[in-house]
Amino acid sequence: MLDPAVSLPITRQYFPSERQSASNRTPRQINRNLILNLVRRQQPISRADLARVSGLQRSTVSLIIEELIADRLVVEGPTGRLPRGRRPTFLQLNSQRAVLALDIHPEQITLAISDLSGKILAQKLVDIPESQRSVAAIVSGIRKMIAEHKQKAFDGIGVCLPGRTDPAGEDPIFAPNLHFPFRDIRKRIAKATGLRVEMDNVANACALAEVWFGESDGAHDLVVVNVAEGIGTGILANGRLIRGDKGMAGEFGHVQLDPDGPPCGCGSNGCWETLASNRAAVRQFVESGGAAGTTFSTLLSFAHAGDPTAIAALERMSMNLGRGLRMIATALAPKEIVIVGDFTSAWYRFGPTIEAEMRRHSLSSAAVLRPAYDGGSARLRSAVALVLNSGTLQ
Amino acid sequence: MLDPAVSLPITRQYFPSERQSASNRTPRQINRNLILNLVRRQQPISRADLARVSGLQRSTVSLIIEELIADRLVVEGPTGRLPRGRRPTFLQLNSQRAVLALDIHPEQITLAISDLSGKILAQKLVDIPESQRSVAAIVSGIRKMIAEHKQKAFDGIGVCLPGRTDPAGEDPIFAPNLHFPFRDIRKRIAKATGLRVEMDNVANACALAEVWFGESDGAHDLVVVNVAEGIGTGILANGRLIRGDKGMAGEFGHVQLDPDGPPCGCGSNGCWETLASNRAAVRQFVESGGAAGTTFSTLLSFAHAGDPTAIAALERMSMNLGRGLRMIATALAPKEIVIVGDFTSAWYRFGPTIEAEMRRHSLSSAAVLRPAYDGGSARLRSAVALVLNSGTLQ
DNA sequence: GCAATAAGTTCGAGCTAGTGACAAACTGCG
DNA sequence: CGCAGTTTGTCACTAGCTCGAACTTATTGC
Repeated sequence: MLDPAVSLPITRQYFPSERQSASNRTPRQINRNLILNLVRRQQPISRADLARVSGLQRSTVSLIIEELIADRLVVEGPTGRLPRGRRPTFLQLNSQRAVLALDIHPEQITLAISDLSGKILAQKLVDIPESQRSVAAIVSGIRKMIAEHKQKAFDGIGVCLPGRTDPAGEDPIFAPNLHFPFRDIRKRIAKATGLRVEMDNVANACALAEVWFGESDGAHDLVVVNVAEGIGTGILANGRLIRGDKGMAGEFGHVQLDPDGPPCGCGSNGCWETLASNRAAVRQFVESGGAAGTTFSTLLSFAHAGDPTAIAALERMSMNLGRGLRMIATALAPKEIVIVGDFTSAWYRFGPTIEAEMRRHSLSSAAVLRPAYDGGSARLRSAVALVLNSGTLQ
Repeated sequence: MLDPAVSLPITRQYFPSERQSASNRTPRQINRNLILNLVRRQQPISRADLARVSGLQRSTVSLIIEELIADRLVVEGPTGRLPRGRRPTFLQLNSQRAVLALDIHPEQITLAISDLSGKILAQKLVDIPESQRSVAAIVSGIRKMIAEHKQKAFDGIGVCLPGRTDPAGEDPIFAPNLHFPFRDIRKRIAKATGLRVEMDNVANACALAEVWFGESDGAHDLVVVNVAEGIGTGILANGRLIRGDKGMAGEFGHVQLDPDGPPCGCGSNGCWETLASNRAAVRQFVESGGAAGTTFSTLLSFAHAGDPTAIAALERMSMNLGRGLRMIATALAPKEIVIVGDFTSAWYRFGPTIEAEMRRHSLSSAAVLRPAYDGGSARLRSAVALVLNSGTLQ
């Protein structure tokens, strides 16, 4: 395992917000981050192209690249080819640096290794019987994964989970849908591995993943809705995550849509997530005569096979999802609303219902609604984004 | 009227977001804005104190101040007194520079002059019969105001109104509660006066006013709710306004709270503003037997005098306001929710009802709820904030 | 072999902030 | 009155940064 020479300073927030005054080194910090991000997004890329894209001079780009190579973040690759003139030297992120991603999900825990560009290199389930879940079991899984990839230099571990953490990302503070003995999980993983651990809500993480790995460039303005046991949302405005007081922003799932609705884990009733989450669909299915004990994934396969009761339950879930999305679209007018969760695998079937319900209000008609591009590994990539994003405090 | 030597570069957004790369002049831009804001907030203040507060060196502060004085933004004032040592030279904003503020309200139009620190120096109603409202009438009011204050150098005109403008602030695009022939209002005022005109929604403007004139320093994280004919909100997160796609963020007023509720001007029904706006209270009052044609201000005075029908209507409005605020507090977890509007004059009576309803949900209990500090001139000061804030593009 | 072209480097100019020394201005005490 | 002590504000110098022009290196096509 390589010794990481320098901690990862990659960031999308080019301008430090901690110290408000600027020193004569501020331009370098800003431009260094800019160049590093361009390399990450457009690799392989030459110094000359970086100069053209960034607007900086070739000489300046060369100096910055020299620094990044010295810090082992960037390496020179093969030379390119041009119709005329000297061949460019391609630059890439150092592929020996990697990030660990941990996705804690109510039904399963997944561990993965990714490079700095978000490519998942290896992935496996941390197979723990539900009754024996513990931080120790996760730690041993991480240790094994690291041991199997000795040649990599790990820059950190990203952990995403369906719940809120305190603002410092130290401990989960609100995760009613996750039954897990969390106590000090961040500190214990950090201590066991010696790596920096970044932990956050899965919807927040997915929103950051859109910034780090998404196609769109300029200002990001979107809401990620994670539909699972409950519903959590991550809000990105002006290219930054909205965390809110005590990190509690985005609890649209606990906005009361139906004052006479079912009770909710939060203590209220009729919250959006009691009407539109996976659990709501299963409850609806069982109430309509479906087999008790059905899981959401079985429900999906029933619907896929044509079971009318299952389809009806998911249709109703879709209507309620759309209704909540209408609220979000009206309230925040995001450019995009991205849905994450197992339900996206049935998008071809229920997407239109959701969208029609969302657009019933003229003020909510502008937002683009779509499932996460990479449904399968969206959560893992989002955990990677947490580490990349921690270059500066958010 | 002085010729403004330099356009106002004051801004709270210290870091330019347009061009992402930094030049060797970037630190100066950042620090200049920082220093100018410190002068604005803490005037009178000496160079030495500025150095202590900003973290910059005294020599650097002196150079920046020299620049600001040359640009006629700052002037030297009297010398201070200290128990020991040389007396400091106090610095202040150039009081000859001023801003015009125009508040377009459904019931009245107000025009004011403010200095750069937000102090209202003069104020008057633009008295136009409702049937004869026109941009031309406003322009002539502005011309008169400018003529009466020849010695001032005006840096711009801020216009706030209850409705949305297009993202460039060019024209109102969604103002269903305002009956006014707006056509090209921004351009026409700009052309008639030769000044820069900044126009925005009143709730957005009030949110910016909290940044510019509010007490709290660090990161601003609040929602301003303007309760008038309709309900508009301005959302401030990470110290920046959330504008959303086409400037439509913040339309919480048009989130449907009651699917069976009254029809709304937006085409939907049961929107929050059909239940909790001034108009909703008046409608409720009339439906309960109150005199038809009652205005909201008369309704308030009826309630003040003890009229039980009026009190009941306002109680119901308060409950519904609280319900919507609960939604906002749950969804965004702002540190503060600030209420603007005539209703705040009855806060002593109905505030507790609103707050109790808002806090019925455990997840919404953290936000501080308060009426705008300066109810009377809150909207005017917010229009001033628009001009100050336009130093860089938002 | 030469002209044309493009990548990447070198070096000085000009801007920035930081540093430490200095002059200026004031208080209080002997 | 004079002097020590203190604080403000300035100055000269250093070091970091980007820019721009000139330069070297590498390649293609004639």
